[in-house]
Amino acid sequence: MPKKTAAKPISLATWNINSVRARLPLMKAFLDAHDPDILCLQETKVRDDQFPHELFEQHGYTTRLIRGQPGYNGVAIFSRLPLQLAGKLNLAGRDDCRHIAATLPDGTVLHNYYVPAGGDVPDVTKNDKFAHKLDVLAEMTKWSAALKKKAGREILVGDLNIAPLETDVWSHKKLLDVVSHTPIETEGLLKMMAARGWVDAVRHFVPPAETLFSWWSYRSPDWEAADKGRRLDHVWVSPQLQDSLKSARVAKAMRGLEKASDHAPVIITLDSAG
DNA sequence: ATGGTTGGGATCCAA
Repeated sequence: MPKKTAAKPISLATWNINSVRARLPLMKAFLDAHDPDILCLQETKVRDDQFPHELFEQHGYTTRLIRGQPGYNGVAIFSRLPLQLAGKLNLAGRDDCRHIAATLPDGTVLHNYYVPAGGDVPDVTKNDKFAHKLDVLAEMTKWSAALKKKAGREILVGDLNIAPLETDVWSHKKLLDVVSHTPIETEGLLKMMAARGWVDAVRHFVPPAETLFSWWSYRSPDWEAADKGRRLDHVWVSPQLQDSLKSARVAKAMRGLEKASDHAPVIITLDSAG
């Protein structure tokens, strides 16, 4: 009997790039350093016919799935494994470019989301953007419950614009009234996780007692010293994939380079998802 | 209590 050799784990990154056209040198630095097999982007802020895809092709990505609009939003998936487009959901009745999905070679479906930030005021009667965010959250919860019945293999990544745990923000108490960490959002996100049994792939490796951030505001002159961050970017896997998880990390160094995005990439590795 | 920064595409909006 030939010995089974362990396949090399697949690496998967998610990154809110905050305009892909404004970040090409940053993107090149990231690809040179980390070279993920699959790369999911949010806030590309570019129409599909203007997407600067040459850099990604030069780095060996043969799959390019993009969904953009002028100025705002926009999601994309690049891969060196062959992926098939699996859908583009319109969230909360809008055709905003906030979701795109792909099927991996082994049938796992990868969902890339950009959840609305929700504006500044956490009150649905005063802020339509917050109401919209909660609508999207409720819809994703229903969608997650429907997925549970199918019991397939799925990965959900993206900028969910919610930091669910107390250790996902620099000050739990100070941020209880701040959009991204209000109880209605954090409890809503945990309900969404429970609806599918989503496993937080990053907290699988980084204990919930440890603080961990993926976003630091531009409005802080010394973001690193102040370290007033939040963990807004997530990678979740369906329960069947939990035992395949190999590692997870935030590539914080990318936040410190010239012309950085305000988000850092989140990278996981897992066995045999492709 | 307030303002701080960034990108896109118009002279302001979204984050």
